[in-house]
Amino acid sequence: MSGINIKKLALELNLSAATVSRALRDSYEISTETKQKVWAMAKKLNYEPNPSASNLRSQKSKTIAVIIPEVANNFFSQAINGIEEIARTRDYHVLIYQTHENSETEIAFIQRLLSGRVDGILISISKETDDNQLFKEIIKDIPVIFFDRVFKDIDAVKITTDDYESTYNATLHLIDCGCKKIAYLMGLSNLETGKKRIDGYTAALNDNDIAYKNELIMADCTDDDENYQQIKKLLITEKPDGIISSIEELALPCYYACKDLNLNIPADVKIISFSNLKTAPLLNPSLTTITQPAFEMGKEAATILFKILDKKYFESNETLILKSTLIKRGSTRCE
Amino acid sequence: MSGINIKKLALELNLSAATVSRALRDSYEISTETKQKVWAMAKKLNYEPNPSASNLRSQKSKTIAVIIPEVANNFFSQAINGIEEIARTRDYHVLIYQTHENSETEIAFIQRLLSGRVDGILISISKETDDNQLFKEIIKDIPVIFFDRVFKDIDAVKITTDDYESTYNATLHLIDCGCKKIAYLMGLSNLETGKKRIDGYTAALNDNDIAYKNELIMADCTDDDENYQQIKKLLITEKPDGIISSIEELALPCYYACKDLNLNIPADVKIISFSNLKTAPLLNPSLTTITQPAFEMGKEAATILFKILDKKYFESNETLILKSTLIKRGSTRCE
DNA sequence: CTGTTAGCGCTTTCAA
DNA sequence: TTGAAAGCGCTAACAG
Repeated sequence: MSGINIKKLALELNLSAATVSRALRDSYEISTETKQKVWAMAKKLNYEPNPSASNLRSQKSKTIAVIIPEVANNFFSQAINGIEEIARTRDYHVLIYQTHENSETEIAFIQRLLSGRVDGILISISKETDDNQLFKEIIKDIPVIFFDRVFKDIDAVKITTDDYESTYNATLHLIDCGCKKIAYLMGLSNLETGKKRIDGYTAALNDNDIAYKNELIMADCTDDDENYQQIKKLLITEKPDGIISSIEELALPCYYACKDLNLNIPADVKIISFSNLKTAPLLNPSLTTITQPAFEMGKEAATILFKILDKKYFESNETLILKSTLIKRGSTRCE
Repeated sequence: MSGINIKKLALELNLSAATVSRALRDSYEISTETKQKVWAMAKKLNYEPNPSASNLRSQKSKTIAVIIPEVANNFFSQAINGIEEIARTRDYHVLIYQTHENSETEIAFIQRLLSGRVDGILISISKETDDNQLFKEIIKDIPVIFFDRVFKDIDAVKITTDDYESTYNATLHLIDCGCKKIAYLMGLSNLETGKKRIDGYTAALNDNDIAYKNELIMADCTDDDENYQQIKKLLITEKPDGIISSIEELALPCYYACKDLNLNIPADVKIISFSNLKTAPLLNPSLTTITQPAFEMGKEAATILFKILDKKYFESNETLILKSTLIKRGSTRCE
């Protein structure tokens, strides 16, 4: 707010505000000569158009919102990175809202955004959220793209990773390594994401005629110590030789539980966890991870949103699925 | 943008727009009865005030900007978490901008923000940035708070961690563990942050009459492989028995370099790294970390910014310093 | 306590 | 090719 507005700029140039406005937007109606002058003066005076005024008039905000459970999460922070990268190329601004997995917070944010503050919304729903009724209303008013954590039945663009296949392959990997008793730590049980993942696990067991199956459903994963206790109990009573952790947050308590029971990883029990931790190779013992393309997903989601805003998106709203990578490390390897 | 504005709301209520506006802002001039009616109708019609109009009129945006090098970074994502948490309590919106350590990008963002889009800025400067001239101009126009990576000479609120003390103590810890040849991996060499950290290292060596000193200055840390090569060379030629890594990004290449040289950590070489990795206990071999209070710093920075916006900040602009924690783990322990 | 009116800074007809 | 004027939706001064 350097105090300089379009009127002053016009005055300085002996032109009308209308002409200056048009020149700044490179309108065909303005002579090249005038444009040059306007641009030069705008630069000289450090003129920046007032976004409120401009937005009010044009009914566009040049802003998008990202609603996610947590920023301080390897997956989501990488996704934001991708989103911001695309937004920048379009001179768009990115608003961030964290739900902390709370459905009410989520709803409150969305309600507030239905005021023209943003041109579109990218959202990964909280794990508490099971009712999509509100969302079905919202998408009539504003473009919304769901990424990673999406609703099953909603007519909007949805981007996920191959939750079923990646878990299937991870389970297969453990089977190939000789595991007979593979347990599954289930997070996000309320969401499609969580359901698809466990389906992959179950299917892989079935396809390989493995009868043993054990699903530890972690309804609320926020309490590390509680997670640790539960996993420890599982280890004691079930003595699994393989574990699949469907969310990164459970890898640490799982590791501790093994350690405290003097279980050798991976000799006694092999662990695979979903994880987008960049320094995962540092993990001990060598942990095989299912790594999601978070950055790419952010880019993809933003790109599609901009296509919609440009009215250049003509695909049907089928779910777009990106591939995760099973990163095998250290002695979990069995090739 | 549900199409409903204050005029329609007023019409519906047989009141003037002004009265409705006042009622919505809970003005003392309006009767309780009228307020009730207005609130009820606003709720019924899902009225959300148009922020552009409101901002334009009031010259406030209810939005703050956060400018940081990277979102996908343990420290910064935790800081954003803290910022967002405070902003939410104030019904403020948070815009995120990533500089990717590029000074030009940083300047471009700031220029664009000088238009009333935001009421204040929280910034952690890029490691490329050495000229604070622009910033000295900026802070005259808009409240700016510098956090973590700050300028030395600028009359604004600055929040950092105890870079000197934490590195001093870390070095001391290695000395206590019996290290004689402690090397230092220096990142952020351009910034005060980087300089303070290395000063702590040097001082600890001096205070303990240790002559050996080796600083590997990593000007550009973006290339993991390059880092790896340099550290490996250091290990071969210098054979340090202790390493302090001044930034988290160097911990992994350092670990790899040791591993490839068949060096046992911590028996042959002990490593301490700055790191805000939440799953750090999983690290192998047990890595002692200097962990910064990122979340608290975000909260603190936002809180002070709001005090300034409320014109309730009366302290002088001295640097506020938060304490980092040296988290000792596993066999690096020497107590 | 409520209404009328003007205007925030910009864009966009419409007219010249 | 440019200018005059209206108005986006809201708030605040002023009037009653």
